[in-house]
Amino acid sequence: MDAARKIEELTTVLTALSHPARRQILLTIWFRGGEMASGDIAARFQHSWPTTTRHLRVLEEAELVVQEKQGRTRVYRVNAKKLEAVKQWLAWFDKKTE
Amino acid sequence: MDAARKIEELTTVLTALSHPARRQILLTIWFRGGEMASGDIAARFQHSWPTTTRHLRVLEEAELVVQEKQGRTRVYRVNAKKLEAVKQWLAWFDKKTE
DNA sequence: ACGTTACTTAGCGGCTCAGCTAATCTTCAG
DNA sequence: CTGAAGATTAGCTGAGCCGCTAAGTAACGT
Repeated sequence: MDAARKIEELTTVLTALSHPARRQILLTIWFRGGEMASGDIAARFQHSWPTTTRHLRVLEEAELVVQEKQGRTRVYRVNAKKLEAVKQWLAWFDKKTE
Repeated sequence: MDAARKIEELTTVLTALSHPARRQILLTIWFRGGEMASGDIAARFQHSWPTTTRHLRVLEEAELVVQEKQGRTRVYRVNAKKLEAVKQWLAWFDKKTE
């Protein structure tokens, strides 16, 4: 992957993680077995359902979650692999200055 | 530290890291020995100097850098410890679902 | 077919972000 | 003291974010 694209990808992921509600959504799905329906997620948050839907959209665009339609519910799954990009960036600061 | 404060702190750090210029600033300082003057930093970026100053302010508010006045230059240093908060959050996704 | 459930899309208002130029402040040199 | 260098602050503009309510779409139950 070319460098510019990698930077953009990391920006998208970090922007998605920068909102507390979105981080909470990820953790909530993760600790409830890795997948949850849209409504179950929305029910656990104080925000209105449409607001949560938009947060889910942001997470999806960052590929931090994937979505699958099942009848009239939509199931979201965490894509934890996408967090690797962040870990790798942070690792620069383990490599010593010297 | 109470939970709400911790969340807020992480939000501030992640927001600071979400801009490519700010990540680049951190890496630039880090790999040039851990400290750099404001002007040296600004000279390496395409943005105007005031824009870079503001990015530095954001990093400083997130405590990702610290600043020290030395004569008429201002020296910025990376505070890598602050990145621990992010690593710790990411670690939730190592703890298995089951 | 019809209503209900599950969810998303549309669209608005308020706020913050990120870029710029111009002006200001502070320190050093002579 | 005066001027220049180093850096920040002030203030503007355009763009995007985040909350909401209202309206729309899709699938299920009967």
